[in-house]
Amino acid sequence: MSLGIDEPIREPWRHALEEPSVKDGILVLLVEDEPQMQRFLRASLGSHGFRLLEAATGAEAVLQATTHSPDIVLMDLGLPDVDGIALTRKLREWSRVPIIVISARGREEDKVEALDAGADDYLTKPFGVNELFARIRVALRHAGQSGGEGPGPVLDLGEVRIDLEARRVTVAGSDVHLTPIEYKLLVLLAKNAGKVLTHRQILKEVWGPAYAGQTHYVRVRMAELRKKIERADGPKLFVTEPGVGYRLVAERADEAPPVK
Amino acid sequence: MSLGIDEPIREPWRHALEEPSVKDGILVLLVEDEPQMQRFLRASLGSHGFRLLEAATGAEAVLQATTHSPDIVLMDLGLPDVDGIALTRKLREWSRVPIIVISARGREEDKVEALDAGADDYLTKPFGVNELFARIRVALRHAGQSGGEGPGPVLDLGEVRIDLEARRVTVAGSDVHLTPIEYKLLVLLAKNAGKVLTHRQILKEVWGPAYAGQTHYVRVRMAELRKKIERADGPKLFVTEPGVGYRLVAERADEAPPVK
DNA sequence: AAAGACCTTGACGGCCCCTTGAGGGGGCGG
DNA sequence: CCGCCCCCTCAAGGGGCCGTCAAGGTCTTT
Repeated sequence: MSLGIDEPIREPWRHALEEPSVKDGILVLLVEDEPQMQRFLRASLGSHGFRLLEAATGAEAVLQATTHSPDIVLMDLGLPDVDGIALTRKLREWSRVPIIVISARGREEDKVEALDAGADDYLTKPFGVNELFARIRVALRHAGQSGGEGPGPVLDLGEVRIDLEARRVTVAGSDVHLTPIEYKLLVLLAKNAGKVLTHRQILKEVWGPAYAGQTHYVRVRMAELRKKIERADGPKLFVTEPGVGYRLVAERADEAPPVK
Repeated sequence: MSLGIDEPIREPWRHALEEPSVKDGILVLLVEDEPQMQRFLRASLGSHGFRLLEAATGAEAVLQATTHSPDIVLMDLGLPDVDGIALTRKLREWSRVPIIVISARGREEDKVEALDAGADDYLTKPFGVNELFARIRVALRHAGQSGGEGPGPVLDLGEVRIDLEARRVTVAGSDVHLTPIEYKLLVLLAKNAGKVLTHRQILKEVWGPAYAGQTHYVRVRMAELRKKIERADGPKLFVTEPGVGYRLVAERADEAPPVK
């Protein structure tokens, strides 16, 4: 019965990532106006170590979400002042927090509408706590893996630095002029440093999906890039994977540590 | 809808990156053995522009997922040869593809087990197509937004590690360069670790269906693979099954989840 | 209109990778 | 012991992929 979130389940999918937060740290925003349900969920969640935040109206919910940025939102659709669907859309305008909708309405159209509005899951009352917890774990799992936000405004590759905001590239301190395609190509490779990108991927991202077959384009542009950027940097920055594509070597030795 | 709270809906969650593929390009792996359900889903998915891949057994499913890397998996739990839960875990060892479980079993423990095994959603039969599609959209939304972040799926075979996302292989920590065919061969064997793959299967998956008779190709490439990655690892990694094919020994001795 | 920046396109030489065939070894049945 | 089958090894050969260069076309700038 105590198949709660603290169960020592093996989690093979969570290879090696920052623990988003231990169970005790997880902050749940409960959007619910019905007192009975409030009590029930408050007890269940509380006894499993979640920290709780509550809101009984849409306005409150927005305020709570804004100021405390919870890790997950449980939203009942039956609110007095606002439609839960609209509230979901509102939240989705600026936040990617996981939203699990709880509703007494089991009609298919309701589910579709909520999910398309941005909800991550839809649970019909009555439901079991264990299922709720399992779905919370799934939602947190998703949120955790996209954890780190986009890369900073500056990509640092040893001698080479790319200022994404200024669209400026420097090699060993001095500016290097890149044409539009060269720049897109470099940024694409830099953002995926260490990974091999196939010709197809590169062409689709840089030139557009229609050019997926023009492998030669990549070769010519790549040669130009190498001439401009790889000059001073002794070790090869761009590595050719014959028959596959290209890879930009990652300078930093951090990388994902071994699984075991 | 009626309150001023809902602004123009611009699907803000999609700002992460360009959509990897339009709906028409999405490849669905349908793991289902029941003919009636097969027909139903085949028709529904097909008419909505999804490309379809089918598997009626666990082994087939693994092979299909291995070679075609679908964008999403729909899995019925009632398979003849393997438990769907175990299959989910198996897939999660190397892949982060969204998995939506479809089952006739509505018991809460079943849901919890499936979700904790790595499934992203759980749909109880009977269900409506529209809900299924909505949940597919949610799953794809999640998959799309995590773009290039995350630890990346890694196959761990003792000394040998295969980083699928980076297409990089290391033996005892140092990089090993593999040609395209060598790499495909290794990955195929690794994803089916423990199982014997016949020459025919290997040729079909790595070289293409037209090469099914060229057994010698496999032998030569296999020899090269052994020279490159089996050197330091004392115990044999690749086992020859005379007259049949090859097998990669599974190192991990665990994998015995007691069916509670 | 002329000049410049940028991309496409083709040709060519070099090198990587796959094929292909020959030679040899080990297991098994006769 | 011998012969057959299956497998491993090695190296030569050729085809295809890659890097390079330069001419020509298109669009923008002056």
